[in-house]
Amino acid sequence: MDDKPVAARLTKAGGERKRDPERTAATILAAAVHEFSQKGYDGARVDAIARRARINKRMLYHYFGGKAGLYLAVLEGRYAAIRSAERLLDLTHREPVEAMRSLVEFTWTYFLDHPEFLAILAVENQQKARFLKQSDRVVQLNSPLIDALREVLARGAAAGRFKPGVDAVQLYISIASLGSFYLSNSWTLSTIFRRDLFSEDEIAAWGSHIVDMVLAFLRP
Amino acid sequence: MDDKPVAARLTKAGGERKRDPERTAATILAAAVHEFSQKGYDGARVDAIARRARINKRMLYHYFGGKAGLYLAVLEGRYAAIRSAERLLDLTHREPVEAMRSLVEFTWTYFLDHPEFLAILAVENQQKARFLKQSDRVVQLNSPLIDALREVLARGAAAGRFKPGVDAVQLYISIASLGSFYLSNSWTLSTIFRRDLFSEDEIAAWGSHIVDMVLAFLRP
Amino acid sequence: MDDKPVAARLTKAGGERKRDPERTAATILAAAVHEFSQKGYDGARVDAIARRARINKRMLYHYFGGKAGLYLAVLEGRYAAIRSAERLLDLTHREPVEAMRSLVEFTWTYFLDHPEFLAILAVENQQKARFLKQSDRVVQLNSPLIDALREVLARGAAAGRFKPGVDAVQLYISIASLGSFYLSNSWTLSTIFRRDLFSEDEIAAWGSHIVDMVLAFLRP
Amino acid sequence: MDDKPVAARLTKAGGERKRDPERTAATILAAAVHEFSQKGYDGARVDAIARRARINKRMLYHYFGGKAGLYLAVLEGRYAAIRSAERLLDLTHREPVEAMRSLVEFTWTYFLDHPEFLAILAVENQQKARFLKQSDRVVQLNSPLIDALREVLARGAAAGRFKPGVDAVQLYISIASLGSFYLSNSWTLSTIFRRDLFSEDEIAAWGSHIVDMVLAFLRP
DNA sequence: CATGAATGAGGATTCATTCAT
DNA sequence: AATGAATGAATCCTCATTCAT
Repeated sequence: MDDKPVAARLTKAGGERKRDPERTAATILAAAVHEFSQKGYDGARVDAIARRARINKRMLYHYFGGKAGLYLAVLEGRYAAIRSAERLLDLTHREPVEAMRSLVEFTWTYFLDHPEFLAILAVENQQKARFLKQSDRVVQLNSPLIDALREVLARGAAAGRFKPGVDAVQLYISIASLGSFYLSNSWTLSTIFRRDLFSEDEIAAWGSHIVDMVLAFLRP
Repeated sequence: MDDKPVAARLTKAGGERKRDPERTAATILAAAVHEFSQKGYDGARVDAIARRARINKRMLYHYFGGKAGLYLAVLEGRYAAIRSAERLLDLTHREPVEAMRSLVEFTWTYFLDHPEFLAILAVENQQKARFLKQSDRVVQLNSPLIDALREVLARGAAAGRFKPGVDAVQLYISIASLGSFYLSNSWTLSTIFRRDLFSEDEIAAWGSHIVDMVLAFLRP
Repeated sequence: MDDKPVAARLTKAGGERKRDPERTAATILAAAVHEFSQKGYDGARVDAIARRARINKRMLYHYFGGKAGLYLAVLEGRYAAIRSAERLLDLTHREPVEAMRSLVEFTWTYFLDHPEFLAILAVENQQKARFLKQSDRVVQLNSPLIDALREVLARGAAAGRFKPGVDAVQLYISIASLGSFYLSNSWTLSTIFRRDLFSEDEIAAWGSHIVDMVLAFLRP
Repeated sequence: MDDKPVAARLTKAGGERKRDPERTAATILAAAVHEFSQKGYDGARVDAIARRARINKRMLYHYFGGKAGLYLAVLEGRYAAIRSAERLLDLTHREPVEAMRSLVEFTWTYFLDHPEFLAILAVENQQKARFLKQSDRVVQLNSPLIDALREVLARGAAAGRFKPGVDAVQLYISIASLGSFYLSNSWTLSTIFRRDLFSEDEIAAWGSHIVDMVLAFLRP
């Protein structure tokens, strides 16, 4: 949604909003992100997306081919967005423990600020990644975080701050697990444990907890 | 579904299988567990459940009221099943570190053996627990694991094996996170990291990894 | 429902209520009168009748053959009941004007006290009397009121109290019209005219009004 | 349904009849009037309406929301139609007795010519006016006939042609009763009295009879 | 006589998609 | 490019009726 050049957005500001293909497509996509992340693939309604985007349903078919194409665009967009955010994180010039803490916090913060990303992930996994597999675009998007993680782990191990031989992918999955599961499953967890996991305090505490777990694990 | 006495099942085997309400209801429920965990709530088809259970669709409404009632029965059943399994785990008479290792392995193994449980959890969270909230039955089912965990943590801390002040619920969520996220998200993770997380080796490695993380975190 | 001999009812009082065919049939019939008069033929539910009668649905089919047979029994029963009530009215020994007034009041009172009769009539007419036509039983039930009316009209005309040449059937339909339409259509009429036609006062006033109209019409 | 300008209808005649929303909605409505007045609310079939209108069932939902919405549109339409017809009747400039006769004859004729109006009325009363109550549109449609009636009654009383103090609403209900009941109940009445009340002669006779009754009642 | 589980044929409604304008 | 009416295939659900016990 925000990937659009600022210039393009400005030229249209205020005035007519017709005949602006890019804008129309972006609006549809934004509406679709909302609908798919709230309702899942089967629960999402093409009509609801069109209504929310205030566009004619036909446009949706014009730009995205159909429900499946639109969903794929949403999926690819969410991955592109997180990769994009990850690229802004510069860890290679920082002290290993601090870098690691930053990395964990970045992930946690990103998940907190982009609930639709986790939602879409859940939707996609529920479908056994049938759309993701089709998407060359996403498969080719390498996560810069894994490389950064590998580098930080190596430096940390060399400096004697981290235990050696840690698998970067495994560690990344661990970090993601602790962040994602908490946020995705708070609905049932809060009910079962009769404890409001959405409260600010609980959320802040969980952030520290993830950092603690990761650093404890890395202790040499 | 399989909780029925073997004897009862045998008497019916092969021969007449009509007019057995309990059996009919159980068959429907089993088919529903399958359908809902594969397709989610909206994706699940009442017809598919009836077909799979080889019953007349009408019976589904007779026994469960409708799609929603059936889903609720599935949800409650899955929680009852895990609570039931948890009750078999006796940790109070074991050495703290060993008890903790058992607990983690039990959870991981349960998740591995009951993928439909994780699937239903994901479905329910996607719907913001709207069904779970209605279910007094589930809300009242206390997890025996939390109590066991609390007791083991206390004993471990007293014995100087664990650091003190660890929140049992937080620790339980951590254990669940590491197990659940891995299994629920392997589809996208395997694709993204081009690494088959479903392979036996990877799965076994992840099991040890969870134990490692938890024990490292508890180290005094 | 009350056509049953008192003796029969007494013998069963208090004790077992099973295996009493007559009673069962009467209970079903009473429930059916309620359901059909409230919901119409298509709106009536066989299940609702069985539930209300607290009998097994199978019994309903046993005694009445099905929904249609049950409805026919209801229809015949309601006609039998009004004919039965009409027979109690003795007009031949009374002064013509008084007799006429009694007859009108009887009709109005019967309609007031037996709303299910009017309801069933409406249901049957909505179906163009397709059931009534099949019923020899009802067709053969001559209304004693028409004969009484004819006799009273003749005496009244002879005595110079009524104008001559009045058609008894036409007059009967007029009396029925004024009573039935008011009661059957009060729902829409009250809404349209914003006037509560169900109030005691309005109902009493309408009773006098019918008498007035009929007597005015008969004035020589 | 037929309120559409003839011109418009002609231009479409024979040729293309697609993409004419108004026409489609009107066709659906006409089919619905037929179905609901023949079968009642519960007896009416959405499929039958769609088939009769030769439209896709989906359009019915598009334009009217569903069975209930369609029925409400039918109900409102029938009331609007009779009010519309009533407005054409000018009684204020005519001699009271003649005006009264006209009014009675108008009502009788309208009922004769629009059997669907009476049918819908019966359907709505069978449902205790549950739809009518929701309809502000109908409740606000005042019957011009009541006002006209009031005026004629006043002039007639002043001229000594009518007795004074007659309630206009009561008189209107009387006129409607005599007309409506006869037509709505001819099915059962004809059967019971073994007399063909649908014959032209009987119908004509009944029209005069209503006039007679009303005028006799009004005689000073 | 009595029970309630079982059935098949519909019933209303919704959906993604396409077509005419 | 944009609109919204139109479509056919499902989708959930209900009904009267029958069957096994």
